Amino acid sequence: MTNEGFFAKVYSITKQVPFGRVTSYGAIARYLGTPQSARMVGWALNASHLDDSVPAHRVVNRKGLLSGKHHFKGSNLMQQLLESENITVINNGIDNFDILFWDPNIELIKQ
DNA sequence: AGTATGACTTTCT
DNA sequence: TAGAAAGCCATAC
Repeated sequence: MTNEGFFAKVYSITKQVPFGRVTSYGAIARYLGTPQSARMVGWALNASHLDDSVPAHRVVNRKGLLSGKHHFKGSNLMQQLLESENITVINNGIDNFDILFWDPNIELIKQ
């Protein structure tokens, strides 16, 4: 994993996000050791389009807004996927984001 | 090799 | 408290 590219790392973490939970780009970037590369996480997820096993819909910005929903196939696909996980989305934002938030640095164990 | 872009974050005004 | 601007890393051209 460590030898894998930055993208693979992002995929690995995103895939480990529990069902019904969400995380932020910054949290993933911080887990990778580069908190400033939050944008790169989004970029990686952009490439994750090739891998449907990556729940990119569980990754949102720090405010809990579906900033990347426009990058999905459909304009409301991301929200649909989240709702499928019992996650309430209001005005492109995740309800109870602070509660559903899943921080890999805390929940996930570094390897 | 250098410049430009991006699904963000933090900080200053 | 809200809005605007700069910063930062990794990839693509």
